[in-house]
Formats: sequence, C-alpha cells, structure tokens
Amino acid sequence: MSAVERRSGAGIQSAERALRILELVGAAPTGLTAAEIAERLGLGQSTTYRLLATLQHEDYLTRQPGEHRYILGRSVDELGRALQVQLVATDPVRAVLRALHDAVHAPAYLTVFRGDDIAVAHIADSPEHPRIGQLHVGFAEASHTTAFGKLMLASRDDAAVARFLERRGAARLTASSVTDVATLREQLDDVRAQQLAVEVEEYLPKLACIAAPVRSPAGRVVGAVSVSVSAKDLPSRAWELERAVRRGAWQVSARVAG
Amino acid sequence: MSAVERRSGAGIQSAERALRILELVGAAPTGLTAAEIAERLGLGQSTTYRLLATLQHEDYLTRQPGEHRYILGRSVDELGRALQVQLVATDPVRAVLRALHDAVHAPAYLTVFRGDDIAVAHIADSPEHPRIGQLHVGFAEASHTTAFGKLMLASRDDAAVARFLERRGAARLTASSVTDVATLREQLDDVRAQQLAVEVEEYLPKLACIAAPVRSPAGRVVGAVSVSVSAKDLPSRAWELERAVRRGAWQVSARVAG
DNA sequence: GGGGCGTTCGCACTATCTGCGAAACGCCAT
DNA sequence: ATGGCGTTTCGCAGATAGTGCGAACGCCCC
Repeated sequence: MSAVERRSGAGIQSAERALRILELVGAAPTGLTAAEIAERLGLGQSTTYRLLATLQHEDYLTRQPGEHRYILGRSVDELGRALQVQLVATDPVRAVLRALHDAVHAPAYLTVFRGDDIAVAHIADSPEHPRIGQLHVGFAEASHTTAFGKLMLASRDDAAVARFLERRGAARLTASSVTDVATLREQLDDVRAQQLAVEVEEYLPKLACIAAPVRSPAGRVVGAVSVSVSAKDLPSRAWELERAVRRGAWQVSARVAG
Repeated sequence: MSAVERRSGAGIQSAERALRILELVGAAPTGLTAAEIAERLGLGQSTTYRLLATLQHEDYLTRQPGEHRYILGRSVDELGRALQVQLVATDPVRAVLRALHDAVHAPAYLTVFRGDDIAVAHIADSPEHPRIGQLHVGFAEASHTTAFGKLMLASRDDAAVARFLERRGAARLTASSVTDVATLREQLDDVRAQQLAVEVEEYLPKLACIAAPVRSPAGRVVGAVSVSVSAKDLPSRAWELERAVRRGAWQVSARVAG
C-alpha cells in the first residue's frame, strides 16, 4: 500500500492545484485552454473544469468573449495591489526619503524584510532623477547584486544567507555580479564591518548604489535606505552619499518605533 | 433534506477558501492571525492551519519572523506582475500612443476589454504631462465615469451594460459623476452616435478625458485610445483632441491585426 | 509556577472531490 | 442540411482528501 510517496507534504491538494493553475496561466502570455491546463497538471477534465469554474467565479480567471483560453482576471490585480498597499511606508518615513532625494539629487529607496524575503517599500524619485528601471515597489529580486540586498543579507547569519541563496539563486546580471558564494560571504563580512553596503554595476551596468541600515529600537536591522547614482559619479561623491544615506537610515529608524 | 441551502453553487470548496483567505489577508493592512482568519471564515483551526500552511508553502503568504500574523507573500507579487505582462501592448501600438502623447502634450491611454471587464493596457506619459494619479496599468475602475469606459460600454448592448453595472456598481466619484442608469444610457447612446466619448470632471475634479474606439478588422470595438487634459483646457482644444484621438485609435486598429 | 495564546498532532467520520464515461453543445467545412 | 471535431456539462459511485474535535505541546508574559 501507498507505494507512491506521499505528495509534497503539507498541503490541501485542491488549493495547491488552484494556485498552480494561476501560475500556469500567468506564465502563458496569451493564456491557456482548459485542455492545456489539464494536460500540464495531469488532471482529469472534470476536475480541471471544476477548478477553472471556481477560479473564474471568483474572478481570478476570465476569458475573452468567444475565446477558449483562460487569462488572469481582476482579482489577481486586486490582490497584487493589496500587497502594494501593505508595503507603503508612513508619511514621516516617506518625508525622510523625499528629503534624502532632494539632498543628493538621486532616487532614494526604502527596503524592508518581508517574511524571509526583501521588499521595496518606497521609492522617492523625480523626473530629473528617475528610479532604476527594473526596480518597483514589491518584492525585490537579485538581492545578492544590490546594495540594499547585501546590507540586509549581512544582518543575517551564514545559515540564513545560505538558505536565502538556495531559494533565490545568485544569477549573474552583469559582468560584475558576484555569483560566487565565498566571495559574497567576504563582501557581507565587510558590510558588517562598515555597516554600509556599496554596489557598482552589479545590478545594472553604469549604475552604482549605496545603502545603510535601518534598525529597530532593539538594534535589529529591519530595513535599508539606499540611493543610486551613475557609476562614474560614485568616486567623487562617495563620501557625501555615505553621510546622506547613513543620516536617512538613522532618521527612518527613529520614525518606525512600534 | 439538506435543510441548509447548498453552498454558493460552483466551486471547489478548498480552493474557494484558500482564495478567500488571500483576500482577507490582503484587506488587512497589517495582516491577520490564524485565529482571526479561522473566526472570520467560520473554519475549524485544524482546517485553517492546514490551508495557511499550504499558502505559506507556496509563498502566497508569509510572516515576519517572530510575528504571528500572516501577510501577503512573494507569489502574490509575481502573479500581479504576470498580469501586467499579459496586458502590455506591442511596440508599434506603444509607438502610436507615444506619438499621440507628443502631438497633444497630454497623457495617452490604451484600454482593452479583458473578459467582461475593462483594463488599461498602456499609458504614454512624461514628467511634464503625467498620467492621472489613480490610473494604472491593470483593471480599470469606475468605468461609468471615464471616457474610455463610456466608450467601451457603449459598444455593448443594454443587457450587457446592465450586467456590468450590477457587478461593478456606479459609484459617485465627483459631483459630476453620473450614477443614474437612465442618464448613463442616454450618454451611451450619444457616444454610439458620435463614436466618441467625452468626460469632464466625472472621474476626478479638474480633469477631462476624451476617447475614440479601437476596432478589430471585423469592426467590433475592442478597445479605446484616450487622452486626459485639464478640464479648463478642454473647450479650446476639443476639436484638436478629437482629431488626435480618432487618428490614434485608427492607427492602433490598423496595428492589432490579430 | 501558573495562565493565556499559538500551533501541532491523532483520530474517526463523511462530505467533498475525483475520474470515467457519455451526452449536449457549438462551430466549421463539406 | 449533415457530419465531424473540439469544448463543455452532466451523472454517478467510490473513496480519497478534507474536516472538526479534543488534547497535547511549546512559548511568552504575568
């Protein structure tokens, strides 16, 4: 009996399947038909149609009139926006970022831990000094290549860092990206020493970034304040930028009390 | 028997419950504890914990270390972004919007049908002429108050419009918003006559918007091209803007072959 | 050392979900 | 009209997967 290994381990099967359908449909630029979904998930058609009906009923999936393929629906958008709302910073904190942006004439970022991940909570930029293209409010990617990512990783111990890299990988984004774990560890150690992280062209060519820690009253690193500038400007402005992000991070720390 | 009315009708119960949990957590700015979720959904704790474990395992939910409340996780962000990707327009279409923006010095929008809903697929704006604040790429809201919404609703018959309003409501956003169904019907009829929709301060105070239809080769209205300007500029620029959006819509129509 | 949560575990029950097959539907081309 | 093909719905019987309850466990705070 039960020669077949018990499934994944945790979950409510139907819930997992529903989520998997959403992911599948999301990954298909033009959506998928019921048959395609059934096949890729190895489900019977009856089951598939019932799941699809549920997801459609709840507005997580829709179809174009006349079309047979399912696409992501309104509820997905609403959930995504709800996440953004959960991330927004308070007014005083936003004001700090704004002031930092004005002071150094560069886009300023606030990042925070969210679960075991790192998320961008706020960006203060302007038409003259726009945010880095790929960067958005939401979960951060490639944290091993960003200044705020390094800074926040440095606040966790080696085991936690290892787990993080295992989950998220360490992709090479540019020629300078550090993908070697040993090298990254050394960098993190230096970050711990300086309480500051600097990154040059590791995330995007021609860009550099500098980050300082936001701390809870208890002293735990709970986030980072960072700014990005063009890589060629960094050498001449390093000292000034360091002062500015340290000050910004300190001010944010003072305003996140509870 | 079965004195209790059969549940909602369609769905896979567990899938529905999982989605409901996500919505609940999304609606709570600081997340919810397991107990709160169990109570609000009327579920046993065992069931609740199992569902939560599943959602957490799939990264739809997370918790801050040490915290007991669940918050939305990374997968939600990824799904939301997948939706945006599904919406992006092709290069030639984006170029049309860009040209329209440059020609009239105002933000230009492309909206499309998505299922039974209306979605904003692309926005061409600039620092000098920024998009309307509330408007984002994703599903549109309050389509009874926007020019593109009116235009696209006008392409559907009375029954479809009625269904739409029943689902989405007809909220009053400003003093000028049309919330009366009869009045809206008249407006839509005029839109059908003109093949053009205009809206003044119905969606946001001090703003006006003008929209023209994008058609499939078969002639069906599949979307809208629109621009927004300050309400006080509209009278003097109406003629020019009408020409521009009609031209833009026509050009988009020619580039969406299919 | 004693509450008060929050979380996990075990178990027995059955409602819920599943798969299969067949039938209804809609569409297209012949 | 007619026949075929792909899609979608329906019914049914079986049993898996999901459920609730109760209790045990672990933890923090009082």
